[in-house]
Amino acid sequence: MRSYDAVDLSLLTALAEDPRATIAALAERLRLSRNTVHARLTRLEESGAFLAFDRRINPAALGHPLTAFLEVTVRQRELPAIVDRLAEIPEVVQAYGHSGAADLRVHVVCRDTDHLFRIDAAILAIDGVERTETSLSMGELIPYRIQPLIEAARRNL
Amino acid sequence: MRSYDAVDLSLLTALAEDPRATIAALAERLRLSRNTVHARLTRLEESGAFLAFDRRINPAALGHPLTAFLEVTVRQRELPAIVDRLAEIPEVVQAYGHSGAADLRVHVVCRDTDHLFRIDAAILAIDGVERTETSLSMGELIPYRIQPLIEAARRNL
DNA sequence: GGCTGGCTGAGCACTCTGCTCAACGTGTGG
DNA sequence: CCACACGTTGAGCAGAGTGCTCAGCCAGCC
Repeated sequence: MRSYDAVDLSLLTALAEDPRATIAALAERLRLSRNTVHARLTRLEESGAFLAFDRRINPAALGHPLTAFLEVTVRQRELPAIVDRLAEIPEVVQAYGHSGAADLRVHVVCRDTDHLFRIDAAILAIDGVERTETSLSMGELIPYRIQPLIEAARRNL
Repeated sequence: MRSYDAVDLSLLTALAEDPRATIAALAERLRLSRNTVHARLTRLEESGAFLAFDRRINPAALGHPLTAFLEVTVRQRELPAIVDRLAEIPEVVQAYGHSGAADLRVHVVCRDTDHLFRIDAAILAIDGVERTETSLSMGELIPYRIQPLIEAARRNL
């Protein structure tokens, strides 16, 4: 993956500030030509700078304001089948393979604690799942942010 | 927060498929009038349906391909000051308050395991941090997705 | 010096936007 | 049943934006 230069980083920052900014607006703001902005955006998209739009959709807006993480211990040989079953649960929004004591970290969203309880039970009911350890998120103390990384990258140019 | 109807959900899905789609294109695709799409998008934005664009920026593209989670135990009276210090570390992309044994869950991104080690050390050096338990993410087995929730919401209309 | 890649401004045909407007349909309350 | 409010629609308009091509320029490289 090629590294990004100052133009790339400025584009990312400008988009963070106005995700639906037009190419013309970005060009004006960054004092570049339209063609450059267009070409650079295309390259950023093609190089995988942008993750899926799903990440910007607020689960709370869909009626699932609670976030919880489950560390799931499984029979490892059955991991692929377990992941398939987890993927069938809509409230499971993400799952990572894990290096710690548990085998999986599962990120779920839910309506309330009763709902979480039922999702937990559904996960525990999956064949091969041995145990789960659930922790409820009590609020985003540092909201997700990438700009400090971009600033750091800019300083290291 | 008002609940969303079929039009809202369709818009979210259409945007997930093409985040930079124009209002005209969305209107054509969803068979709505431009004015309706414009009004609905405005309402979605105003109602908090969209989270920050930072979430779409790929840390790997910025040279930080590794993701790790730290469960951090702290002296609780010093939590606010600790959060301030954590926010000064660019590689800390998110931090949650926690309901489990630890007090904080910190999401960090890093270049490699050496880098992670140094970030862990920087966090442990913060006054009031008692211990951390770090686990390295070994890959996104279920990539972040919200569409199943949207489909479930659509079925429950 | 020649070549390549990237950036630029100009130009053009086409598309899009923001807004207003009148009309229509639906739901609600009296 | 009627009045009202709300939401959606298509039309219209002026202005903005886009995708693409083109020629020129500059910097870096061989």
